[in-house]
Amino acid sequence: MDQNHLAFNLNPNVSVDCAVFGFDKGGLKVLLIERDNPDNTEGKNYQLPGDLIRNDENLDDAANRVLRELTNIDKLFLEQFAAFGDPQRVKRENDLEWLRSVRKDPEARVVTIGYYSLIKPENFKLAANSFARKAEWVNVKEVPELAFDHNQILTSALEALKLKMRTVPVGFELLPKKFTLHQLQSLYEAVLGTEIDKRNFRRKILGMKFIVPLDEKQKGVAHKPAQLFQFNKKNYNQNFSLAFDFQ
Amino acid sequence: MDQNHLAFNLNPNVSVDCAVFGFDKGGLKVLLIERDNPDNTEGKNYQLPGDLIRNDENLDDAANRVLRELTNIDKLFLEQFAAFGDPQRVKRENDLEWLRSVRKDPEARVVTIGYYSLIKPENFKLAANSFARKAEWVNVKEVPELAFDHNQILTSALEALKLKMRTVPVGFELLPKKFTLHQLQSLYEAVLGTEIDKRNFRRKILGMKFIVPLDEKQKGVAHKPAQLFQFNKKNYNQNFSLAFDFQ
DNA sequence: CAAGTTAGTGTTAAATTGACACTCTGAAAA
DNA sequence: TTTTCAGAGTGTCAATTTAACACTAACTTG
Repeated sequence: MDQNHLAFNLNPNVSVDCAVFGFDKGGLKVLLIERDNPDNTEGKNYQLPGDLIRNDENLDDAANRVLRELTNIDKLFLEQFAAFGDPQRVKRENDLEWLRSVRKDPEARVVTIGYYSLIKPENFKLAANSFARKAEWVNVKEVPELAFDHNQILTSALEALKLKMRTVPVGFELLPKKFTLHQLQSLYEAVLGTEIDKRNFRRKILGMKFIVPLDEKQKGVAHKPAQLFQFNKKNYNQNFSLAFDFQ
Repeated sequence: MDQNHLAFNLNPNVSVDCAVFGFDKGGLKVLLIERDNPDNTEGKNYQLPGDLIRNDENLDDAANRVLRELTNIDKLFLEQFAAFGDPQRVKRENDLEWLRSVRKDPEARVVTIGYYSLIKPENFKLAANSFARKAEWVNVKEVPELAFDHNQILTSALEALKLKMRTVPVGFELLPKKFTLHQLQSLYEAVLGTEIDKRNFRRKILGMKFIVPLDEKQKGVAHKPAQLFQFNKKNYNQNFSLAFDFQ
């Protein structure tokens, strides 16, 4: 590309891409969709869900629309975490064809804004049965090579999620409304990649007053049923002491 | 805007905007530049430094270029923190004129990627004497109304900086290479907005092994000269315990 | 040499952390 | 009906970390 490409209106395409995370006994999963224009026919070809933003739409709205089309749910937990704008990040022949098909100039690059979203298990099926596209839950440890720079975006999303989880309570966004402390602990273990002592975990979590026990127990399990808990926004205040807090 | 605006190539303009932070006895400052096209002549009109990205340039490079043009320094500490893409975020008459002047379609919106940068006091003058533009250090508590949505971007940058400072050691990016513990403490107090007990601060900081004393003391001060310290990357490892870490 | 200014230092009580092992409950299998 | 299986739930102690708190030391300036 030379200076002549600074022509009137040769602006980047702008898109949003979403890493949709879900969690169950199988671990942390991400929702991948089959690609529109796979350029190899052997094996499947995946990407993160995403779309070009519309002219009259802000970034959060665009991400929300993508998720709504995918899951039929309107207000998922959604967090913007980074923008990706390498001039070469969309470059394969088929992708250029795709740009033409949506009436965009294939000369123009694609800048994308990365979001991650957290989805509760009760909504898993909605996501996987997306009518718009074929979607599939894949364990984050078993993600294949993705289209574009989507592996990089996913890695970055995971880092952002990790930091978030270490910093503020968001875990329950990945759990059923009513959850057991065991579920919560497994979630932390999966995302942070550590083992946690059960008794110490419980002490610490219950010391934070915003995870409260319900008058209800687990049902249909072949062992002592566990107490159910839920997140209580009212009891939540943000006074967590981080590494560089003093007093 | 209606669907007709989904015309071929009517893509957003994409820019980067930088909140450049500096710190001295006067507190935390941000570098503002006088606006190209002030639309009111009474009083000054400011904005954050920024520019449209070039066709062949990635986002970090664009932010770096903006900073280099502003300060003549090449690799400042730089961190991307958010993207802003409200369709209405650039809308004043003069701004549209400006878009035309850089050969961009004024019908197209401007999506911007927000960066913040940390600059050491020894480089303050370079920044303020920018040959490209008139730049001015302004205390973050006394920032006037800015152009576009730059107040919002700045607020968001400050939040990102705060979280960063509470999470990993970056303070010395805002201090001279050799600094006193008092300077470091004031910086934390200014950014986090808290008062800190001197003795406890010192104990905690020196317990982290990466801030090491030099064989050198402060000079030319009218009181007991303080020990100088510097950051030691080698001794730095990332094992900080955050709020939701366990063990 | 007195006054002013910031540097530098230690102890104690309270809170938090990490390490660690056994009993309880209910369902399913025998 | 009894046994077995699987996970639930619980407490203590020693070590570490934290918060609160006040005085002396070192240097410059007047």
